[in-house]
Amino acid sequence: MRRRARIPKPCLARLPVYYRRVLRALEEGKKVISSQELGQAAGVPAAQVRKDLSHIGELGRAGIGYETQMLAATLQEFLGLTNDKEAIIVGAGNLGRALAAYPGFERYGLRIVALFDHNPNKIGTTIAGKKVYPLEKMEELVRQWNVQIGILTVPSSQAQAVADLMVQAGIEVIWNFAPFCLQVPPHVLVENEDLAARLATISYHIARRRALSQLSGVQSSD
Amino acid sequence: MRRRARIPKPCLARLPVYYRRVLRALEEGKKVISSQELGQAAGVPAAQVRKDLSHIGELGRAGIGYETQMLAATLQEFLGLTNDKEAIIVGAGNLGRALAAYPGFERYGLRIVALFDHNPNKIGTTIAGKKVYPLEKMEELVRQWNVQIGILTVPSSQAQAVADLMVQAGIEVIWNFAPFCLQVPPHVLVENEDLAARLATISYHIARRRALSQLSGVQSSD
DNA sequence: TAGATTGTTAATCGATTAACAATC
DNA sequence: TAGATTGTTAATCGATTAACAATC
Repeated sequence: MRRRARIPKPCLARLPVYYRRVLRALEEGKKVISSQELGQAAGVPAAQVRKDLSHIGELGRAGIGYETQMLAATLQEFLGLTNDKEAIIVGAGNLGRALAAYPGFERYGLRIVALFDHNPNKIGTTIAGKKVYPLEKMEELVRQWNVQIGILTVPSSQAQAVADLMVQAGIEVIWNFAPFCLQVPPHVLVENEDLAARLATISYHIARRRALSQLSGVQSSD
Repeated sequence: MRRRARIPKPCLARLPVYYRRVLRALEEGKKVISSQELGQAAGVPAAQVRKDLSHIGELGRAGIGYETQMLAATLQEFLGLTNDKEAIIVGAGNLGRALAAYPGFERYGLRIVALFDHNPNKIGTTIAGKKVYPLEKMEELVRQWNVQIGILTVPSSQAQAVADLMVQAGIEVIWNFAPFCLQVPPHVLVENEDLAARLATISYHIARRRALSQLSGVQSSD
């Protein structure tokens, strides 16, 4: 029985950034990279990088740094980027279409196999080489193709209904772009990408700045 | 001199979710809403909600809950959603176009006034009613329209160069969709929306599940 | 050797949760 | 009054940072 040293969430979010940095170092022909350099790429101190990587194992060598080839391979393996992962996109609106055409996903092992929508005008069309199917076909095709990931890009009003369909079809992870908190059974993982909420926090920062510059009477700056 | 009781980052990220929930309650004609209900919408316990809202002020009434009308107005004001905020999108690719057409932004006070690209085929076209300009025009137009927000949707390789342009033009906040850690002066705020990194963490969870189900020999589940 | 850099330990910092008196 | 629900305090939990012996 393997000990699961469950990894801190913020750390997990930084690993892909280190991964990209070490890929770049590899391309540049560098044999080693330091926690310092990795930290710069992620905007965190070197100590944070060493702490993060120590969750995976003893990957570096004191006095030298991290061997790029090995670190890249280890992170790739650890993050499961080598495995193929099938995904569907439900909601063939602007966002769904943009994600279907996003070139960066394939490099991470994500294969978007189909889109789904209930708009008859969209059904049967092709987006970035992927066909758009009616929602009714979802369960059948998800099971047939062994799809694990559901990318949800429908309006909030339909989000929960679509999530229910996904769960019923056996999808394991829902990447939710709808501004809505989905209710799902505990074995299903939801990752929220709430752009509207993100915008609201940006709005907050701008408002604070305005208030500050009003107060101090200056034009700009901190 | 007003005391700045700087608000915890995770709390700030939850406020928009409460805001949306209270809007819904308003639409349903409810006069009050409890921390319990707000918490459900955000997937956090009621105590967390009360703690979060207490950062803004004493907004509720013991034994009753939060008055919807007042809470909605307070959150809207606090998050600065009432102010108009001008934004540009740089990078008229799939993602940029999708964001330009995203209907949810206007409700939060965001006005996307233009797109920029260096592809001559795109320049002069119109996306969701907004014109696409050449990058060379950016500084001039940003200053003319008093744009504060730059939405960056170019490939990583051009991200830093575009960010430099934005900073030079006087943009205050960069909403960065490129998988790249931008270097900017301290008075400029960068909000990263790193979809590729997000995907990598999803990939990790799927890989763990596979390992688990392999170990235990079962087909699915936790 | 001297200089660089790791992994880990301990100290600090910050956020979440539980509990409860105060209030309606 | 009894039941509901707040705001706040204290306890817990988790993540970041600093420091340093160990290593190359």
